[in-house]
Amino acid sequence: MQRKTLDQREQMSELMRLRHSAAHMMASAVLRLWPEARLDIGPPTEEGFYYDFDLAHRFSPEDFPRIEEEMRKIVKENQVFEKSTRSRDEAREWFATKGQTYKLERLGDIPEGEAISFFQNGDFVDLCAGPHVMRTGNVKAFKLLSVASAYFRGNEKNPQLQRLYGTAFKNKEELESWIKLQEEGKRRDHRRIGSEMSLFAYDSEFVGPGLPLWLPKGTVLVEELEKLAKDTEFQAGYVRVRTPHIAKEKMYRTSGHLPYYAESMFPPMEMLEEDERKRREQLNEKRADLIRLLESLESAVSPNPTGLTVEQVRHDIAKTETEITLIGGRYYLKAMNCPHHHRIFAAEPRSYRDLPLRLAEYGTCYRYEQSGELFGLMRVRSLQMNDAHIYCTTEQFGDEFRAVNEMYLKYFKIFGLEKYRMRFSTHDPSKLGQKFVNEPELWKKTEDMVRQVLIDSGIDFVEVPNEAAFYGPKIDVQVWSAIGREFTIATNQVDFAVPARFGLTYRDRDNTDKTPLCIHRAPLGTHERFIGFLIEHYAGNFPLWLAPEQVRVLTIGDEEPLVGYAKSIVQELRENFVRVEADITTNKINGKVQDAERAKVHTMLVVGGRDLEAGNVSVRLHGKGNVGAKPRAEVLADIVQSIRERRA
RNA sequence: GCCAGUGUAGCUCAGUGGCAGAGCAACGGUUUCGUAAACCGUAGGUCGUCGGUUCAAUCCCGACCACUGGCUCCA
Repeated sequence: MQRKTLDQREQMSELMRLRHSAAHMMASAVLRLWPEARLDIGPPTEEGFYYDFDLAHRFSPEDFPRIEEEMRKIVKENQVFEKSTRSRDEAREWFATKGQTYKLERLGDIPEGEAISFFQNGDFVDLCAGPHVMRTGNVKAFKLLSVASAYFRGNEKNPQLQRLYGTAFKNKEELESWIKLQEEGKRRDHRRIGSEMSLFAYDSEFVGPGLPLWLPKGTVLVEELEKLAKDTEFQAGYVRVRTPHIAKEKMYRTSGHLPYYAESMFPPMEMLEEDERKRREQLNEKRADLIRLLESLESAVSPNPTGLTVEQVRHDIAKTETEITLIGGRYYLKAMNCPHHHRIFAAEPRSYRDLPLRLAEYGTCYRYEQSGELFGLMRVRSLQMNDAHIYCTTEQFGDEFRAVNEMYLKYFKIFGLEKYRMRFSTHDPSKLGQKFVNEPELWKKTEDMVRQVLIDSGIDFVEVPNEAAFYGPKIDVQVWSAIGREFTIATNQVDFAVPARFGLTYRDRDNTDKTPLCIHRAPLGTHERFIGFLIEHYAGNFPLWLAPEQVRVLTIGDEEPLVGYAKSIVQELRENFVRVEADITTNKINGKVQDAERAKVHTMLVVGGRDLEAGNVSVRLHGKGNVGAKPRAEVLADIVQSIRERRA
């Protein structure tokens, strides 16, 4: 996180001041109970606040009441938050005597010339730019939430600190309603609804963690989304392709993903003969020797007995790597679809007349995410991407990118998605040639075009420098899960580097070969994450076109001719591809209604003697109750029409 | 991967160093019913796995696995 300027701090909202003050009070409470604790920092957050501690005692939720009790005492003492400034030396000495080593390090972050301010409440003194509320007595409603760990400065090489999370509000009522909202969020949690509605399941023992099994009802969601994507992409001039789930090592060396991303890929499958295996080992050793040599040459500490130049060694490394890949026999599960699509582009000679070429596939990818990162459907190890790659000329790029952006908005409208943030990631010119490919003009040109598209569309977006992919700028769409976690739900990336790595060209009007630009886009992200998100967005109450069980016919009683009437309704709807079931059991209608409501069936058609006689059905909508009896034909036609239009 | 927490029936959860419990769901029967629970019964478990302490462990201890809250990561 970037340091806030003092000006920005001054503008901190009332709530943020309150929470920041609560963080200080929590730290002072902890120090009263564990005087040996060393402190890091304690900022306010969107949901509350936290403070990081280094302490031999391991915090557990059992400690919360004691800490809260101490905090309540501090509230009662109604201490004043007093600001003071010290010189750098005074500050350094203060923390040195207190043994507050993390604070000493943080002190180093403050730029020369900026004031070094402290805040004191009671005995507690903290390096802090503020601002705070006036007195501890102003903090009336707070609650400790959880204990977690966090690396110092967010770097996993640094020691892990214990982070205490809490929240604070202006008053008790607001705290209570926030707690209620959290509980409501938990009820919407896609993991919970997913198992209640039998949408997906995990079998960690036999299948593996992060590898979801789609149950029949969840598969309905998957296939409805796929149908939507296929319809939409067809109309937008995409063509569909299909590619295998694996590819040779050479593929990912060429794309540049190996060896840098090898860790997030499943380990390779070795299909080597014995002599090939030996040859590979020799080459690997040779490569390791060369890399060591290169390192020593680059650092220039040791003498260079070989007489080789850095360039020569680099060349030998590349040559060895090529030899390794030539042995073949090593396959990777694909972690992305683009390389396969690039090979499809390369499969035939291309002319400028073929462009834009839009290759679409719901491709299944596998990524070995670290175990602690797995999270329901939102973060998994097997994922199906709503992927497509658009190969185009620079002249075509603006229109293509605009069309992709419009497709996003079309989808968001269908799903009634209103709360999202578009994040436009751009490059940092000072890092051209390192973090970003050295194409300053292409960077400028594409970023300008992307920015213009965003402005024209009137979408709110935030521009984040230095966050682009190495091959081009990108737009990510951020959404929030029911429990407040932020996720990228969709992504739209410009690529003007990787096509060249694969030597992709098209023959242009002037009879020269040119490298196309490539747009990677996934407006529906992956099935896993998108459906996880939709489950929470709708709280499981899907619109008719998406609902796993769209209609259930409930009979009042189980006798003929009522059952025959119900069955004929089922048959008619099935002929129109409506997902419909009938409940013709002996249960009472109350029980049947409850079963159907709990299963979140979208439309219930209650039929009894009265309906049979009049040729009616009584319609009940999930969550909306009874909407009355209507002629059968009218109701069934409306159901079919609503599904066809994918009505919200 | 790291720190912490959790793991009892399909689900939600009780419980105890000495025979394993409830509600819902499931299954069998009775009931013939108008919009969120009719009634009776049956079955369901190596208490995550493995090891240790103990006369005796679901309970205490350890390791592992999985999940959860974070951190790191997210091409």
